[in-house]
Amino acid sequence: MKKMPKISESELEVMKIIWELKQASSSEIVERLVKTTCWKPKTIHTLINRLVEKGALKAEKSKGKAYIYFPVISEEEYRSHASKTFLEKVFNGSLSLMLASFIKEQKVSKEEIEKLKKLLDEEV
Amino acid sequence: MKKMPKISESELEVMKIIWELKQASSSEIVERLVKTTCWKPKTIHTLINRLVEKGALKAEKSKGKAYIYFPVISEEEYRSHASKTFLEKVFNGSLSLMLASFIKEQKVSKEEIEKLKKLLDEEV
DNA sequence: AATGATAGACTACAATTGTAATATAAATTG
DNA sequence: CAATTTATATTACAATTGTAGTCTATCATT
Repeated sequence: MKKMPKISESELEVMKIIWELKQASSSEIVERLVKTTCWKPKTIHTLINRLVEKGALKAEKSKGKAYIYFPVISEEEYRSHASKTFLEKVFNGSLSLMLASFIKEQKVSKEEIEKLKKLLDEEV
Repeated sequence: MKKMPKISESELEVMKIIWELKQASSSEIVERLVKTTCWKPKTIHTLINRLVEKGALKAEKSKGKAYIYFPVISEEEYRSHASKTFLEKVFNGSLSLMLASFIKEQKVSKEEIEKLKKLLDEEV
């Protein structure tokens, strides 16, 4: 398995756009993010570049100077890695401990409980 | 609800000791952590102090110079907050999405599935 | 009481992150 | 083609984090 680059919170917002679009030019990324955040375009460019340096994105030249950016790691890979790391760090790796905590805090809705049950029942 | 100080990964290791012991002197903390990490005592003191500054620990003078440190936020509060933040950030707040990801990646053992089911069944 | 170990206060310094500005080069437009 | 816009590259700078060292006061020990 390729090793997971460490992606910061702000950088993650950039990744989310590119995961959604599959690929994106920097102007598309900027266009989206200036709507949903208060970042300046330059800030977004910095984030994009850091992601390229970290190996989370690859840049392919399209026409002339402009690049198209592609994800090197998929959202699934990211989620899987992030979940594992989070659980280890906070709940000694135990998903049940996490669920128990949620239930105790009444953070799980009736509907979500049903969804969770269904998911588990589909497992053998 | 008191607002949650941001606790870094290394700082979390210090918190874990104090949560476990309920309260601890810095020498107790150092004693434990030098065994499980490669940190120097000074490093551990820095972490303790940052946690006090951040309001995650409070220091009460015991005898003379030495302090006893107490958690200001409980492990449950921390876990609850951290889980919520993590889920928002990575799974749009959805626990089911996270569970689905785990199941797809075969990261949940048979036993854990049983435990999870049991937890959910206890919920009406 | 002098001595040495230690706790706490203050300081240090590089890497990462958040947040951007400036400089340069290429594309677009009049 | 010159002027303007825009993408990329380079540089900036403060806050946080990881990782400690120094300085001073105190505690335990000879």
